[in-house]
Amino acid sequence: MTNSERIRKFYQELHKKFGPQGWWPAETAFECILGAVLTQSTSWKNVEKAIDNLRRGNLISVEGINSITADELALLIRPSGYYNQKAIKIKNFISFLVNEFSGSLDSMFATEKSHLRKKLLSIKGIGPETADSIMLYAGGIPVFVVDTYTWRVLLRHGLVPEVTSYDEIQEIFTDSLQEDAGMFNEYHALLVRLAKDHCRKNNPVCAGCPLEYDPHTV
DNA sequence: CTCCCGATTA
DNA sequence: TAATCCGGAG
Repeated sequence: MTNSERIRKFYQELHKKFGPQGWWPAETAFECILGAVLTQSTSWKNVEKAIDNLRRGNLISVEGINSITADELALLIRPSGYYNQKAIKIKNFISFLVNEFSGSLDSMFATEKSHLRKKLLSIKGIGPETADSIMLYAGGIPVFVVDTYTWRVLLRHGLVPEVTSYDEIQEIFTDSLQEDAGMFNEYHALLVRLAKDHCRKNNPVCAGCPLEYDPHTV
């Protein structure tokens, strides 16, 4: 079986085992973007607390974020950790959105894919994973999102060396799969699910792993 | 104590 | 490449 075939088989097995994950858990595209920043190196549970605070204040909008200072924002998103930095990051994104697209997400997402990615990456605080998450989960643009979990799973299956760049890992998926936003959405979410349930950092639970070696199918 | 859907700076 | 940001859950 080629590596591309394995990438495709992984998806089948994950979907068979876990079913649809239904990401992203956000009410609006704007909230999704805030969540993408807030969840950087942070558990989603803590991000929810931060988002709840923003919801309570009716602050999940360009006008909402603009109505408070970075320090006030930091206080509200405190449960998500790295709150001072993340407050700046969110402010940076808002400035970008207002300056480049008059505050319109529709205009932003209408931008050509690779061009939009470069523009998002130019924002201080938006790296490759956050940029791709924003495009896929807030904009529905077919971009495969890579994260630490993705790398760990591929590493443990011997599909990549320990030192592999974000873009290289992303290529492995885009070169093996059809360009389908709905499937990219599910695949990434399923990898996160897999990493939480089985492919954990320190104490992996290989028993029952949907991607475990199966002598009947190899 | 470690880890969590990272990114930047030195 | 390493240090830094950082609260919350297990």
